[in-house]
Amino acid sequence: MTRDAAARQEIALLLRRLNVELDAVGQRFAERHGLNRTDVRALVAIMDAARRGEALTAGRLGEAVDLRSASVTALVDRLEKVGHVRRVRDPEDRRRVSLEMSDSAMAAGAEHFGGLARDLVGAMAAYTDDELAVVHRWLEDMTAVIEAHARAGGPPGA
Amino acid sequence: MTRDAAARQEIALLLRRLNVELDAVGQRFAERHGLNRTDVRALVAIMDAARRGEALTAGRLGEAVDLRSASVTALVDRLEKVGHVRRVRDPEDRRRVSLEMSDSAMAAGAEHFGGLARDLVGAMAAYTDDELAVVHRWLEDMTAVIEAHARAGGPPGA
DNA sequence: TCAATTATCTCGATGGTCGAGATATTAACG
DNA sequence: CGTTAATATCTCGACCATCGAGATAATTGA
Repeated sequence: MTRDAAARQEIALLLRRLNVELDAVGQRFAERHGLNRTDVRALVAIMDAARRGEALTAGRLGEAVDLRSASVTALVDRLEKVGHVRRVRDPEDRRRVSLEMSDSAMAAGAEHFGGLARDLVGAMAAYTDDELAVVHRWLEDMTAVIEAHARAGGPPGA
Repeated sequence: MTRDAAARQEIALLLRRLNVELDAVGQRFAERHGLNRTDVRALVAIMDAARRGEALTAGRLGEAVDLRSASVTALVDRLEKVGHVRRVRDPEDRRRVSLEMSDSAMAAGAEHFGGLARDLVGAMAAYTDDELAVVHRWLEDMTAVIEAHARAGGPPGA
């Protein structure tokens, strides 16, 4: 079945390399704005939620970035101090603290990550719809395999 | 030119999702072995070098994972304490400290990451060589775009 | 031999993360 | 209502990864 195993291995390596470069984009954004990686992950989570029309609470944010409540407090303190987010007490359940991104932070994120997305889409103009259908299927298949590893942890032997 | 822009945007989102899952694999490996993310990156760098037939020195490792010498010392201390690496004074230049992975660490890494690579290659058996050629080209193109962003940092406006 | 360079390590300080517990709010129930 | 349990967030103290500055050791060149 494996006509050319070497080519398939090379693709796996290409994928890893892409992953490294993608991480570097986040790293660069962090350096540019004086943030650490956790802060960037948090901002991305908040932006994603905002795009879905939801406002994250401190607790939900902690789940999204896998931090305990103490760390979330410190995290939001940092983001609030530099003006990237605002704490807003939820009027319906005043135990909750909703997080709202400032316009400037939203703009910076959209510029950086949105710009990348735009360029990626632009580069895909060189592909036919049929070719992109193949890529789409491949990404879904690979993600499923990776997801299984991330969840199950070790290989079947364990 | 863009026959279906929505499909292209969806692919960009799929790619980001894959990136997240791929990071989770490293995270899982770290938890399983009581390591932090830096330690895992270091072990991967040492493994990659070993695969190329080179033995990393402390300094080279620091460049690979972007840490100062003080941090590298602490890092290697941690890895050595749990028996994943050995410090070996280079007999030709005794200022240098070469890092050698223990067999157990090498085996654990090969099992975890090698297993993933194997499964990825296995999943690619469902693709024709022509289809994989498209994927290959696409990965190279996307990596180039991402690389440009990671290097140049911000978008053209900056 | 002596000075300059290179490679690594030591030390003290900074900062992110966490566990345990405190505080405030809401929900459940008699 | 009043009391208790559950939920959401915050405070406090401690741990550990990282770093900058400087120390130590080895090599190179004159």
